[in-house]
Amino acid sequence: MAQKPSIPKGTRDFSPSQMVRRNYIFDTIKDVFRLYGFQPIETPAMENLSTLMGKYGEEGDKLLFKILNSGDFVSKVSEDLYNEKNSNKLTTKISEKGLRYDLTVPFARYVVQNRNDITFPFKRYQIQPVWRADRPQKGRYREFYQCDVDVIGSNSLLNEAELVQIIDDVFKRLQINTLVKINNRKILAGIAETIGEADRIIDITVAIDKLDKIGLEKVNAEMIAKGISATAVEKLQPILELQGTTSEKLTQIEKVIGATEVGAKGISEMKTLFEYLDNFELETEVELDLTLARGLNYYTGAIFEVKSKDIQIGSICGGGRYDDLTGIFGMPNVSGVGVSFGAERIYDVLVQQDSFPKESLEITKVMFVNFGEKEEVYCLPVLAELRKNGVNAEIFPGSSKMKKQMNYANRKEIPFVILAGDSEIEANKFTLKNMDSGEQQLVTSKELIKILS
RNA sequence: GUGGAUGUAGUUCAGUUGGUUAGAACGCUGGAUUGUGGUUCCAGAGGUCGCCGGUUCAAAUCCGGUCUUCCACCCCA
Repeated sequence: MAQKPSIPKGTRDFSPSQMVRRNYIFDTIKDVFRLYGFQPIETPAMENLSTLMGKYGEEGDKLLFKILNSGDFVSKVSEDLYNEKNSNKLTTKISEKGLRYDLTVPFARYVVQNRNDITFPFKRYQIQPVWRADRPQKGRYREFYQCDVDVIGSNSLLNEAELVQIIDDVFKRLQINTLVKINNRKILAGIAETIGEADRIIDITVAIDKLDKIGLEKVNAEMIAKGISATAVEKLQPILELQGTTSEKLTQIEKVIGATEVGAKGISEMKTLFEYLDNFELETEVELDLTLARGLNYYTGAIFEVKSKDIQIGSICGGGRYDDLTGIFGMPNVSGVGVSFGAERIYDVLVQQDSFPKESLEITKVMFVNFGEKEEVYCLPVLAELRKNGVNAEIFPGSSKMKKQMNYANRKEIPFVILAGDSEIEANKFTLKNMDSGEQQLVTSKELIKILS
């Protein structure tokens, strides 16, 4: 081998067996989305950098993959700028496109651009890859798929409730036991206001989001380090240590932050949402988690995060309400809410649980062993008939050695093999072999089709 | 972006204080077995030791750089 080929850091090839499993996840998710009246859209892999830049914070801008302009772009850069060697400044001159970083911002752009053709509320789903120039780790890639569902142009909390239903439905079908954590950005804002640090809400939420991971003491230390006053941190303690049922938590927190306008609004929103949820028959556990903060700064209302109860892997789905996402593109006061399913992590959970279905529509169900030209002629009509009946079937191309053909079927995990040689042709029948048990039976073509379809 | 580890047949890994022709297992190909795979036995193919440079009579082994993968931080799905 001369040069070993390779793929870029953080990207992956998917083999047939992996694709069968990935498609199972995507198909399941899509089925549920459709069931709730959502419709698909797709947007380009690349967007104008002006669409992408500044939407994900400083960190996000660094993690954008930028695409070089076509043509002789360097000659258009002035001598001065070139010698300055400032990457940021130079980037704006030599690159004006980038790969999408998530599906939400392109969706917002799409909505603004197509506002006259869209009937609101607009319920869409979108399953496409996104790219981040992050340093890869286990379960973190530079190219990965997101499965977004959003409804935009409706303030109703029924949307939030339906999203929880969708989450419940998807994971019920995938046989994953889940815990849905819900919080509300307005409650967090109310807390920040109450403790006298209203403008520090980002720092506070980023810190308390880590409560699970690093513990109360370190969270407090981080807030102090970020410059939150000691008295404010002190006031925060009873909230962080809040225990009890959802309604108990809401009642208690209301006593603390009910006086603030935004806090009261958040409490009432959560009460309404949980009332809806009480009337649904949900399999998943749902709880109010006041420490749930999620990093994204554009959430303004409900925040969701879903975790597997059996497999420790971080969140497998998350999202929330954003009141003014399209505002940055010149279309203010349009509220949306949505969640995103993390296909890669769901895949890992299903692998660890070993709960992918054994049978798949994408696997060959039966293979004809090829004995030669005369036998081919005998088999081909039945092969066509099987396919007409929706049975995935193939005939081995060419009359290779039996061992090679059987081995092919075995490696491809084809559950049935049909043998038809001289003796079968004479009896006008087929030998059907079950590759799992090794059992064989002599059947007519009609019986064959009946057994396999 | 910061810090740490890693890289040897297709895959998982051995390879001593630098020293002849770099090994194993699994996988692959062929045979034992002209209509029976997943078990067994035999034989065979397959490596610029990640890449570039340096030290040395001599480098898979030591040094520097670079890339990959992994781990932690940051952030996130």
